[in-house]
Amino acid sequence: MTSRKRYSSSIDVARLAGVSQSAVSRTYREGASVSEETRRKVLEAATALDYRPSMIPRIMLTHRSYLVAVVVGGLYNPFYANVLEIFSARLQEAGYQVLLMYTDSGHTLDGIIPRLSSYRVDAIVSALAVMSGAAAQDLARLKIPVVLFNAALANNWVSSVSSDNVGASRAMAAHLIERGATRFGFIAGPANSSASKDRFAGFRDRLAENGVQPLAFAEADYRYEGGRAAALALFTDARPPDALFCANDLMAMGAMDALRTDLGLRVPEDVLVAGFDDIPAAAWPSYGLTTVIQDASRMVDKAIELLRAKMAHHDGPGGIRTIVPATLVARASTAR
Amino acid sequence: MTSRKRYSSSIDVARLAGVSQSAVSRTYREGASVSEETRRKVLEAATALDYRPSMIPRIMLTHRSYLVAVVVGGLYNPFYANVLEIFSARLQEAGYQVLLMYTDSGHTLDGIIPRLSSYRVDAIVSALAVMSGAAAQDLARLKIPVVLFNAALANNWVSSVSSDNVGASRAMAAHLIERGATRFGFIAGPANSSASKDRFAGFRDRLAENGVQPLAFAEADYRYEGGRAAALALFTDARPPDALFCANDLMAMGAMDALRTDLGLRVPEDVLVAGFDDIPAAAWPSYGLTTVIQDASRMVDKAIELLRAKMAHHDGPGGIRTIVPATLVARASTAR
DNA sequence: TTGTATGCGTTATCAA
DNA sequence: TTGATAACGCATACAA
Repeated sequence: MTSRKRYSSSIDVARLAGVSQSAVSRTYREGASVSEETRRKVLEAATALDYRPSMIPRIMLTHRSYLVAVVVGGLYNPFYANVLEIFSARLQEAGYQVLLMYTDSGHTLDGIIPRLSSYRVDAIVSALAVMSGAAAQDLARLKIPVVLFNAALANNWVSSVSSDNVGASRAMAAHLIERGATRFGFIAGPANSSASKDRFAGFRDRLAENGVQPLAFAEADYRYEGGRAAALALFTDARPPDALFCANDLMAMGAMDALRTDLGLRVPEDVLVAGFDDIPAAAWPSYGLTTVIQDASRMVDKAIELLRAKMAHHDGPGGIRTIVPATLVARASTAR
Repeated sequence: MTSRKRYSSSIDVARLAGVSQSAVSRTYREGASVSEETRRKVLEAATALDYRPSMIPRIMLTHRSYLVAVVVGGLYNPFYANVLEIFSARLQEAGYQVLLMYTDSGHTLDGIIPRLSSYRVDAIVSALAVMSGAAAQDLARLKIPVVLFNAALANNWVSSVSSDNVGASRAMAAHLIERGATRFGFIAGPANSSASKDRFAGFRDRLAENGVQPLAFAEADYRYEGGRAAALALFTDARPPDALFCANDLMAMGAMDALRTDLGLRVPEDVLVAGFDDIPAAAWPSYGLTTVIQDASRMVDKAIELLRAKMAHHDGPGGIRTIVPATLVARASTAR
């Protein structure tokens, strides 16, 4: 016996106010012509009936839902939790609502895509740390504006916003060299994270420019535990690294704890450690982690800018790749 | 020149497939009667046209949107980020979509409520750490099923799911007493956080049962920095606490850092410290924080259960208050 | 099993 | 300024 309560409609309000349904509609439309008298009667009736105009029929008529799908995965990473917060706040300010799509496997978005399209979202944001090229293609096929956050670019419908992963990682290499390191290690994120790839590339290339060739490499999953295990693996060697750069802060903190707690090494005396993101915990005294500040606020603003432009003109430029500067912040973990 | 691309409709598909529009509709409806032949023609045409059935008209007809609004605030707290992830995953599994509503001031939900109702959400989850009674009333007025997460109960439309905040805090008091503490401090969350109130009440009452009367009290904002500052304030006293219980882990970790880094005290030798939530960082060796495990997974399941029941029968029981057991986990921060 | 017709709650167009 | 009226894209009762 599912007794369904109905929201009251503009017709109900019109009846009670003694005006036409169109009058009610106009009362809620910006800059429509309604007399003060009519507006008053309508609002009064609306209050009495608890009336709220519905977006649903409007979506049918205007073909705009003001819904933006935000696809997320790794909220365990405070950086992404923060990014989601900022996205939500900014999109709401701009008059959009966020349809949150959670997925733990960025590889295939198969389950996600039908949902997205059935709600007729106006645009899609992917704030996924890892996403396969195939998944990006699937999104592109919807012919809806898509922005990828810290991920590689696919095509005309898909733009992307990234930190300057390459540049910041080059700077990190220089920083560690300058601090006297000679044997370098890198802990990467998952293989299909383009951010991780870029961070590795920048780091490796800058080292190579200084004649540093071999470089200890391990791959993990962007999580604390993964970084900790990877560090243990890297430091079994007879001549382990004296500087360790990790593709994100969480792994760097795991690595620091592996070095200090599990291996009895000192940071920075025995090993320099650095991360990427600048999550709040990186600045806590227990870690004092040297890292790269990603300007989440600016990245989000850029992303929304791209979306809005493309939503306004579907034939406008697409496939734009925006790179936002990132800043190295040196802390105790790489102090001499 | 906003050239709007339109999704193709069931009518387009019907035309191409040479069948009626209802045939298309039936092809996508469970257990409708369509011949294999028709279904094949429809699906073929649908693929050609990239057709995806729209939820929007269906919402109008059925008065169900399969949209659940999730109101969040403090995603900086990993516990809540995790809760949001679990909610999203579970709701999606159950066939619902999440409309994410962000607010940084749980006090008034004024901006949120019109949006919620204009999208005709079927239910609302508030995963806000702090929310005023007035805000809860506002939600109740919508006559939609509402579940409050770790917050106080309002009325017939509003149910709540909480950890056993009182019980776990009593246990924490007992634990600290047993560890030999004699002077106790408490760092609370914001005044209108009912979880914080309950945690304080349980702690204070259990101490009182042991004859402990005065108790150093400070209020902060649930954040790391707030906890750190509050701890500094509490420890200016000539006879400062030798045990400190904080209303959440983030503040406890801030407090630990204040004690160790700013004041040169040792944890646990000089001061025992405990928190609440069991966020991942609490288990990291740098903190080893004694805390209370909130069973987020079970809490979310309970919440969804309540929502679904109320969505199915709007005249069913409402205003249900569910308490989920919470477990104390002792770590180094309160070891003798 | 299939097609026709109707309605859901708005916005937009047009005439009054 | 106001009120009829026609869409929008789907689900459903009904007739065939």
